[in-house]
Amino acid sequence: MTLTSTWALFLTTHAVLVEKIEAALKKADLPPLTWYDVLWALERAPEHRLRMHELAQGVVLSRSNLTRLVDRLETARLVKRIQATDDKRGAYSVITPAGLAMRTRMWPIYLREIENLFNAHLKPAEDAVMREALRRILKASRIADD
Amino acid sequence: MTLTSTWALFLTTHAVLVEKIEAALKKADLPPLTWYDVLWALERAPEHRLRMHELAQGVVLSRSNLTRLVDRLETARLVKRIQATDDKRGAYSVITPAGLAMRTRMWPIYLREIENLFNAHLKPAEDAVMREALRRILKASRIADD
DNA sequence: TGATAATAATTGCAATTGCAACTATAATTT
DNA sequence: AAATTATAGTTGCAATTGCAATTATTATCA
Repeated sequence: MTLTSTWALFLTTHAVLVEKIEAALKKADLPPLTWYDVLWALERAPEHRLRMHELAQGVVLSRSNLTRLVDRLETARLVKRIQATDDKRGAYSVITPAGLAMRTRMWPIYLREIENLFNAHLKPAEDAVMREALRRILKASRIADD
Repeated sequence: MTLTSTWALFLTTHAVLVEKIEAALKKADLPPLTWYDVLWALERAPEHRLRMHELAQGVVLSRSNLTRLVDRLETARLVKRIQATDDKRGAYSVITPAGLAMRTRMWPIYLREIENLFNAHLKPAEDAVMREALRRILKASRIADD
């Protein structure tokens, strides 16, 4: 099966690499990529906390999915929920010390895969082109909201 | 949230675009992307048929997932299974006329999204760079099988 | 040949996801 | 201010996925 279009290549590459990264994490007895994403988003956030809807935005996940993902992280004590004081409907998700530790533990494994599977095969110029193009695509997608 | 690394952009772009494409298909009362992939793989294949494991390879899906995906396509009469004569363990999946018709019906919707969300934002030179880079990454991933 | 290992595909079951409905609160309108 | 609409987050339930085990058949090799 020879893929011709850039889009088809994009899709297939994503599927293959993500599959391999998930396998590497699992092999190291670590949680899946989605957990990493959430932990990292929270770690970067001011005060290590984010409202649920902000988090959902950041990690590109539906609200209901995020609710349950955070449930799982919470039972693993990597995150905790805090009732928002200003808006009584809202909740913050805050990363715990254990969460920070887990993120740190996952990173080298994840990084190694990114390096080996992705970065290693991109020349600096290509990397730059791709980054700029993807940024443009992403930006456009936010505007042209069908 | 400003994404810096190319990999992070790659992941996010994928998530956002796929979500939009799925939404567009659903809005047009059409089946999801995975169905398209299977139908298209079969349409391209010699005699419009592929063994289950070949198909799984082609669409980057686990075997068991494919079994059930083909189940669904089969109940929708878009595909049918045929016992392999040479290898009694095996089964072929063959696209039906209705399957061909469905693929044809899905394509314009899918194409429109690809064009608007992806292609429209890539200059020809960028497209070429990206295609070549992705091909290289994909090829490497097949070799370096961890 | 007969035993052993490998491959093809499916199945059972648990975990995750998607979608629509629901609860609670906040914002807007008249 | 009351009524209406919108937003935040969760929940129920069905559909899909992931993983390990299973069945059937084919390939290997001692």
